[in-house]
Amino acid sequence: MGNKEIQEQRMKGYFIQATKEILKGEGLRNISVRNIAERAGYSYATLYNYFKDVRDLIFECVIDFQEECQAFVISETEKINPGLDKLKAIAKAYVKYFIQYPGTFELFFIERINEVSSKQTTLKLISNFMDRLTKNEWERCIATKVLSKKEVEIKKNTLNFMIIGMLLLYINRRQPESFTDFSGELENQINSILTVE
Amino acid sequence: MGNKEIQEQRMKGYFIQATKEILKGEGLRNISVRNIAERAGYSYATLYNYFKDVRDLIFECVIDFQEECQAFVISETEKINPGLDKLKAIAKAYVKYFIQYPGTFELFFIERINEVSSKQTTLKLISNFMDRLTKNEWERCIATKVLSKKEVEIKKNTLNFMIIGMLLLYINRRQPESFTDFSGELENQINSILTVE
DNA sequence: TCAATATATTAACAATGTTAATTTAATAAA
DNA sequence: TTTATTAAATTAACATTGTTAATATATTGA
Repeated sequence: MGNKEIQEQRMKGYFIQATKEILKGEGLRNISVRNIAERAGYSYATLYNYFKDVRDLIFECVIDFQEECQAFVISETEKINPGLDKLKAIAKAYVKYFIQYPGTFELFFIERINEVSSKQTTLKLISNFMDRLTKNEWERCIATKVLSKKEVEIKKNTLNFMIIGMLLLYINRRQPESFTDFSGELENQINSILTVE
Repeated sequence: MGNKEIQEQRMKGYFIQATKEILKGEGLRNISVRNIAERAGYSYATLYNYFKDVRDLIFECVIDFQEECQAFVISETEKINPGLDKLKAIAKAYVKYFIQYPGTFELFFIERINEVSSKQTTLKLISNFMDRLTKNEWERCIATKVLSKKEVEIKKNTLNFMIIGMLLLYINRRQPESFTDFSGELENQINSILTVE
């Protein structure tokens, strides 16, 4: 990587860092080109030398947040025994991350994406995220005959959809009203999906 | 209702009608105050004589769309035998409506809501919608001992969350890429949640 | 018919994303 | 080292958004 590339990456990094800070703090609705640039210490127009548009910049944060979320999930679940219990723990940690930083949930699932197909990889990254986090544990469930391959295929998606639906309603529609209710329901749902008689 | 109220309701109706048309056609991102007003045949500022702001107007459409969706669901499922089968049919028709009019899904679940608590009733309306559509069938399942009260309590929510999650991913994240895949997965999910051995 | 009121429209503002024009900094050639 | 050329950053400007203020136009009641 030549000097030019290093410098360019560094500049992009400043803007990405600023964007991430705003997303984690004030959330998506408080973000603006001028806002980001000010925090990065540059003029708003400079941003356009490094990103096609502001959405491009915003979606570049996805990778970083996924890494952060993954690290969080791992650290929260490393002591749990493999298998169904670990699967449950991963699901809960995953939700916990988004509850702590609702801006990242908005970015991952709510923010409208450009029609351009250049974002295709980012889209894939988002939809496969939960799969990547849980892959090992599902495979273990199959290996230990706790679940069949077919069951896993279904339950994996049920869990994923259920979590995203719950988070959408809670973060975007304040339903249920209290976090206690939310947590209780989440527990119920996870247990219902991941409990085998 | 005096003349004043009739006229006021009529005026509101024009704007609501225009908003609904745009939502169903171009969707939420193509909506604007000037856009709505032009279609309603008034100046954009006139709108503010009848609605506090544009979000207020937009959320007034929720009731209408719910009625429309409910009518659609009923007409699509009236011939189905009561019980689990009907429950499945209702779920599918519900999804079908939102797939046909993605703008209404955006309105119901994605569009950011004002922080004002005046929208509280609308929020409740949205979160309880699926419950209202399926209430009778769930009760019948309990009455016919197909499901226990406890099972219903859980499955009702699983179904609701799963559907919203799936729709969010499909409408907002193009996942899965084809409608065929989406339909197949929906079928799988509904059957998995609503099938009792 | 004319004053008072209600209603609608145009003008204007602030905030947004984006691009054009301009200035400033870095680099290479003499 | 000085100067011409290129790259990078900034300011100015534009179009679009929601909203409010100022103005014009109907409507109503005496």
